Amino acid sequence: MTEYNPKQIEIISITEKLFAEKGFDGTSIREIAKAADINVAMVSYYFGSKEKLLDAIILYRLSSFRLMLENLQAENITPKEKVGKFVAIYIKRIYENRDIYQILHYEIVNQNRTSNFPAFSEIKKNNLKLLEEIIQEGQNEDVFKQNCKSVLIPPIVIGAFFQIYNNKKFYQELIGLEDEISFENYILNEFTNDMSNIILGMLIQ
Amino acid sequence: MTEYNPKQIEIISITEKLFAEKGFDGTSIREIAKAADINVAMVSYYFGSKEKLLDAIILYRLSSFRLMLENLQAENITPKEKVGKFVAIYIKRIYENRDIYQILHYEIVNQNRTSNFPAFSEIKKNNLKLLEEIIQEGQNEDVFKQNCKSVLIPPIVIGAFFQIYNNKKFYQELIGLEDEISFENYILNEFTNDMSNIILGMLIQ
DNA sequence: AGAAAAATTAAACAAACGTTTAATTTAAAC
DNA sequence: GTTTAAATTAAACGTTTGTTTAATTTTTCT
Repeated sequence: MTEYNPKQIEIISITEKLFAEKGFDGTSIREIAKAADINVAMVSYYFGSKEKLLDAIILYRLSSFRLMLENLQAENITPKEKVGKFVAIYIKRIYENRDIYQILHYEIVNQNRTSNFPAFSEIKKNNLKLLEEIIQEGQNEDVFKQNCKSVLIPPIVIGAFFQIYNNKKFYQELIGLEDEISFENYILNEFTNDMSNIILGMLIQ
Repeated sequence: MTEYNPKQIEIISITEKLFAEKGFDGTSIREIAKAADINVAMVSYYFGSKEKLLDAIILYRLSSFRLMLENLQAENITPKEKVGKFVAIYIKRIYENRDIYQILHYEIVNQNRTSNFPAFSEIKKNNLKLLEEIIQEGQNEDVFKQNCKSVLIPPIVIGAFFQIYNNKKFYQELIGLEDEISFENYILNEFTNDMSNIILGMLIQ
């Protein structure tokens, strides 16, 4: 595992934003250099190539992804509360890492790049496994339905979030959120709460 | 309103696929020319520029978008059945027009292009308005809850669909769908049915 | 302080890009 | 059948692209 120095991390962070906004193909190395206030040659010098910089971004962000949901299973709360917390933590994590999610989303759709993302699939599988354990628990206590579509829960939560986030202006107008802060508040409170209720509605008898 | 000749429509259709797969920036005019078996100059000749070709694609597809849901309101069925039909028609339309949805999604996220999409916002608003009329009807008959989050329904349906569609391989493995046909069947039947139930679960008392 | 390594720079590279030109072929009109 | 317009072509245009080079500056180490 390569460690990145502060200068590299700065380049990674700035490029992450640019790639999320404008896409990999829509962002030139000269734009990156300008935004990060470095010479164009520094990208090749530090990362080898533009594509390897993309790999570095993914690697750097994904490494901090693992342990966020793991404590949840151990907590001494009801399955219903666990599902609520799961959704809340999930949305918070997506929101905070929305740039890398955006990049990954596009790179998975877009077959131009050779990168494959087994690490990302692994994380998704683990999330789903944890969720199914919680649901199982609720089924054992007869508070959750026996046949519920757990597979649909992550795509519903992620999908709804990004539909709203990517059409921010449309929904800001629709819901009546003036600025960035009220939008963030909406996502982390009302939206999170609504999604919890919807998911619980799928599960509860 | 400009009319397109058969040759132009062929270019539009082929380019639509390429843009959806590889993105606007990831697709070169020379690739388009090769795929459509035309000279590179023909794109400029027929459409003016690559960006105007994108506009043409959007214009061409969106023009056939309007009347698909309009008959629904007039049908003599219960609000519950209407919501089920709404979801089914909605998913079918998204699935059949997934390429242009993919392009629009990316172009809305990506601020590189100057295009604004008031026509698209208009369609979304009309869809939501129709849905809210149906929900209102159900509320009047006391079968739907009074405070339900109708705004969340379209992003949930579209979002969940594209999460699954764009991670097709992951979900094909997870759900156990071998080929393209069984995936299509899953989307248009089981997935549609599940989403209907989830949405109805949000609404019903 | 002096040698070695790392970081940074401006300049150049070939390749690919979107677009235009001017010439030629095909189709339509009379 | 000739004229006029439309369609198609190969070649060239000037930019921009990602990357490399070679020289220079800065930092690190003894």
